[in-house]
Amino acid sequence: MVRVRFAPSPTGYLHVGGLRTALYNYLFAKQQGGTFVLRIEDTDRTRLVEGAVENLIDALNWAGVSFDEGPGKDGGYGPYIQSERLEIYQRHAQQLLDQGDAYYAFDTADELTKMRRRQEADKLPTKYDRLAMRNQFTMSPDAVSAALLGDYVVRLKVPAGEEVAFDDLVRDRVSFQSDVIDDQVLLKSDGYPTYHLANVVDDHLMAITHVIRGEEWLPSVPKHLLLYRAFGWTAPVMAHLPLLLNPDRSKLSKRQGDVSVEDYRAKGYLPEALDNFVALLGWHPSDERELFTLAELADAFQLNRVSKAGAVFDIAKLDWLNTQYLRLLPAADLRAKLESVLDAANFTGAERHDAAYLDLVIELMRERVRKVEEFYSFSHYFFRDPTGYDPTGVEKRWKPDETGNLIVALRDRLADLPDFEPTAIETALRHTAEANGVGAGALIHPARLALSGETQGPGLFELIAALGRDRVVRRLARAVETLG
RNA sequence: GGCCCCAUCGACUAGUGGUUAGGUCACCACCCUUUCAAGGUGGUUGCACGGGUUCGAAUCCCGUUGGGGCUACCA
Repeated sequence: MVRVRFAPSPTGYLHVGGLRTALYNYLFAKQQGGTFVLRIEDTDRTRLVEGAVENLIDALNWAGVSFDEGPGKDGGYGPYIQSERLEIYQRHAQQLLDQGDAYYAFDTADELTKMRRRQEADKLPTKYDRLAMRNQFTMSPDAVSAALLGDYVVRLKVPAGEEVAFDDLVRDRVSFQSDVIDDQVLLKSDGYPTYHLANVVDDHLMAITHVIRGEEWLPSVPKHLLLYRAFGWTAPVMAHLPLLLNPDRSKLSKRQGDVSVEDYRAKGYLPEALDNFVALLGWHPSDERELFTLAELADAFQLNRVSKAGAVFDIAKLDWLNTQYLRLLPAADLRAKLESVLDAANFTGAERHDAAYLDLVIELMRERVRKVEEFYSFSHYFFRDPTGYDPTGVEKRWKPDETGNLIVALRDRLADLPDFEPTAIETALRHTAEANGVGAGALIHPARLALSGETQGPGLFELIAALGRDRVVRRLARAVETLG
């Protein structure tokens, strides 16, 4: 029975790299008929963020990466929030102490810094040197004088001269020499466990079979393996995923762009697109498909096809995927999204849109936008009269002394047009052009400019029909006033 | 400084000893066309380097170089 987990620390948002890790865990669980557990690793009291867990779960739900067990969904392995499991970690730390696999240490931050600086200068690995005499105590410091010793931590006693090796599902065999492994702090002076202790204890107690996580954890695997051994437990199978990278190939960071799922959600990316994109960052099927639903991903996903090298997060491909999914979205769904975009844009125009009008906008703009918010930012003129005219367009298309008259003629013609629909409008426009001895282009381009302020957009005749007679007549007149 | 990981087009990748090195995004050109998109067609661009092993290496081994991660009483 496969059991996997996603174990984020509640920093306040879900990182896209975290989303990919969660997704791979989810896919693997779905495919194996296993269980996907969400566990919150909040053992750093200095970094607590209000509402972070709720945000995390909200983002996961939005992405469709739902967990089977976790906070609020007890599967018999809870609690799933580490700060609620303190007693468990302390008990296990005590066990290691009793066995002689861990010891108390009393160094100050300053002493530790000096030690590391010295080691670095001597070209040695930086690790705890066990030199302080007071670290030889293995009895409880309560039994000694607390006043004498001050704060203490519990450290793992790493054995000397051993090779610690394991087989990683994506990296094959990886090995370390125990002599360079630090005597990791297990229990902090505030009584909270570090990641390493809590992670190992919980993965075991929660019966996790496969640990699928980011490559940044690879160097701490030997410490964890030593812990499993000390407890007499079997370690889960490991799979370390390649990192997500900035365009300069450093670890994907906030500084160089959006990293949170919420950012992409707010920008109008669809969850299907983000999932599909992120799934393809570090994994690829053996065939040449690019578009996948979550179910198709679960079907095709293979951990041993995950690549080893880091992957650059390339927004251009995300945009492309988003347009693909935007096209598949039913008009009603799109309309709901457009409405919330309009609300977000503080749309307060008098010409409040009805559903039929929004559907028309969607139909005309669908092939021209990459994100939902562009339904508004690229097509504001469906909702407001233009506030200006593209200067380059004016220079190129609006001829002084000539265009104004043509537009007036077109306005008059459209004002009286009985059938205000694209075909009739096109006929009317072409007749107007002919009657004035000019080509249709001499009318089409300036008309677009007058109606939208832009040089690009949907077909002019469809645009005119969609805007409706009142708006069209008004805008044409205003353009002539403004541009002459 | 130490340890670990990695290395195919600009990006994501396919490729597991014999391929004209394939696909997708991006880019360029052309077609379509009232504009912009979309769509169609075509195209430029890649096995980091040096040694081996082999009849034969993108593929296996070693080294170099380069990149990244970790090196906290953060996760």
